[in-house]
Amino acid sequence: MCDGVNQQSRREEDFRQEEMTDNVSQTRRQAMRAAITIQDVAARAGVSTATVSRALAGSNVVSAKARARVMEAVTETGYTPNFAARNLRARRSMMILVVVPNVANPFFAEVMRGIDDELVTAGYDMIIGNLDNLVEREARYVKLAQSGQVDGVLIMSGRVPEGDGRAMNELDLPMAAVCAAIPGLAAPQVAVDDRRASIDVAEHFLGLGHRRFGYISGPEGNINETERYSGFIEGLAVAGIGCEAVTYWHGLFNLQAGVEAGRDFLSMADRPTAVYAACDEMAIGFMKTVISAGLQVPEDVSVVGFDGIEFAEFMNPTLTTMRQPRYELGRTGARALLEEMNGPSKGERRIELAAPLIIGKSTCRPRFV
Amino acid sequence: MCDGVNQQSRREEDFRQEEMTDNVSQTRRQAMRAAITIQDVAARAGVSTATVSRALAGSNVVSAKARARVMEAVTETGYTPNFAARNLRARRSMMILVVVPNVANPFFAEVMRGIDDELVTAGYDMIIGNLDNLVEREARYVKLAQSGQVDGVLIMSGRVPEGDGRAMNELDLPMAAVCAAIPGLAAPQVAVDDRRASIDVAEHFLGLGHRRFGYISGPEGNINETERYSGFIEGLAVAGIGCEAVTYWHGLFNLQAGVEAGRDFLSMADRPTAVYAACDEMAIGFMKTVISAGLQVPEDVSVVGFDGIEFAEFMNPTLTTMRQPRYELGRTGARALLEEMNGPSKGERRIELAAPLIIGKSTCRPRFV
DNA sequence: CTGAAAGCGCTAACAA
DNA sequence: TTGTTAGCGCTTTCAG
Repeated sequence: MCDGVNQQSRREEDFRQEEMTDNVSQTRRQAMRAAITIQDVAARAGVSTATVSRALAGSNVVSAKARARVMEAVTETGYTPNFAARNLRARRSMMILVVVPNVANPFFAEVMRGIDDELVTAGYDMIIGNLDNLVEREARYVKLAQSGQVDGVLIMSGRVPEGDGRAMNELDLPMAAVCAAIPGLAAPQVAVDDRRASIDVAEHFLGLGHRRFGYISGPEGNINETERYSGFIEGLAVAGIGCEAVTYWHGLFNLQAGVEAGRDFLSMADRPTAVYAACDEMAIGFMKTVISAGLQVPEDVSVVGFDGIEFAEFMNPTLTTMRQPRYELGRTGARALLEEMNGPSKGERRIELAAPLIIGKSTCRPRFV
Repeated sequence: MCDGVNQQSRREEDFRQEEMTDNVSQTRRQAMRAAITIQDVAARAGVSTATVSRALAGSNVVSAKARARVMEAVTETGYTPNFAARNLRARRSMMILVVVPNVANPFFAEVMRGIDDELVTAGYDMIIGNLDNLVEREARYVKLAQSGQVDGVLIMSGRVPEGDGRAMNELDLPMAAVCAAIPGLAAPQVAVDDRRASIDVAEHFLGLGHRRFGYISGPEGNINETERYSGFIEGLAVAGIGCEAVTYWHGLFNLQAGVEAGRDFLSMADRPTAVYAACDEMAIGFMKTVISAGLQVPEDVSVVGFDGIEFAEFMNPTLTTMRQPRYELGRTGARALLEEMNGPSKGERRIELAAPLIIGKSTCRPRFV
């Protein structure tokens, strides 16, 4: 810049003043400290800003002596680089946008912990894009992704966020999908095989001798829901059981949905003997409702959930559930994204993590086989 | 900048080329699109970059005609402002750092939803600073806060984050504490009165006729823990009961701590008849353990938790607990921070939200009074 | 190994 | 109402 030198000497004067007058007010000093730039450090160390930048970036083309003086000046001034400036110049932000359907959902919370652990190790931080289960909220994050504010995106919502006529995958920004594979997306996808898992649930029920079933669904259109339902039906079909033997309750992956399904179940004359809920919350809501009404789980009705949240094994009875490796999902997803950022392997790449069926006390043989 | 004009005309040529050759590869076009700047828009609209900037900022000193042309050019080019550049120049980032003890904790997850709702309304996004319950992780976020990357900080960890010899409150950055008041911090503090709440718990127990107690603690030094414990002791003291009547189990706000306390409880000869856990998870872990061992809650032992997490009322028996207004805590905390950012009211300012005692089925009179 | 200088893309002060 | 221009604080060629 044109007056780089003038500015530099002005800064030097500032410092001298600060040293001389020790009776500056606390607030004023803080303001000054907040304004410390690489120029100040350079002036103090008696080197150029380029050298400071190099020393701080750990470049090995800088002499030990210069480096030492820079570090000393940094300590003395309490300098912290301005990331906004660095980001602009270096065209990276060290920020990852994590799009999550609902931050308040404990399932995603643990996945986020895995993501965070991996990202922090690599020096990245996490911006949360909370959709709050609202599609309208997607647009905001498409814009954010487009704005040069993030270096990559992790999507947990099972669909490509869209808004203002743009879809996030048109942005030429590294991305990865976690927890829910997005069909056709040319990016790494880290998830459990929902379909396979649901077939396992069906087999478990069939093995116990069940013939009449209930299914509590997730939100319509949700990719996890779709896969879980069709997998369940597919698994039953093996035993020649069609979907007419499955009572379907519509749900939204929350406790309340389980409660409502439970109420409807109680009102039925010819009740299913086994109920599969597409997530643990719904299974728990269901169990609570039927137990409160005087029924026994599993004797009167077997219940299976999905996710394997921590509370599942603290229920009474403990819940049989498909355990998703939540922390690992997050960790692996973040790692896949980081790899994608280093060397874009462009193309769909599925990484499937195993989800074991955890047998709890909520399932048994039906009373009358 | 020195060659602003030259650059502008170069850009214009780029556009003409794009219009003429429609057989550009998809990737190339994306790259071009990603590089669209305010200059391109200005050129297209036939105005200066300043006008574009004003039009986009919603300034009212711009003519309707100019505004229309800018908007048209924005649409045509698919322009999205580069936030990194805007942040640098405007000295704001529209980002708030949210320091959370543990992202995976469902309690904080719901608080975060409240925070997010409030922030999004005001146009801010949320960077998560996850401490993972590790003090060492604080330094990272002190640095981030110092780097000009965030406009404010929301602290949920109950202590001022420190690192590299700096404390976050020395940064002259607007902040607010949520969920846990930080004694002496000159900033808004939004929390429940833990002490008062614990006195209520003690009164509830005493009212039922209990005389021997158990307490499952949070992490040592944690401000919520300290207040809850001393409040409980204070409440008991009113009835002339000293802390020798309280068995103390050390815990860490997790399910496992409750399990361990439960095991120890089972091994006791002269068991307490009422147990207060400093959070619901520990209460649930405790209940599960003693019930599995054949005891009855509340007949053999009354249990009270803290937080009022959603699962509390899905336990069997439903848990008696102090319900914290989690969403409201987040929302109010975020609002307080935004106010602080507008007009620094500097100084400690406590906002206390009520925590009602929710009476569940986990407490009753002791068997032998 | 070091420094000078050119910007990253944007906003805001100042002119016109 | 609009345009010109000077940077925000940093990194990175390009010379030396």
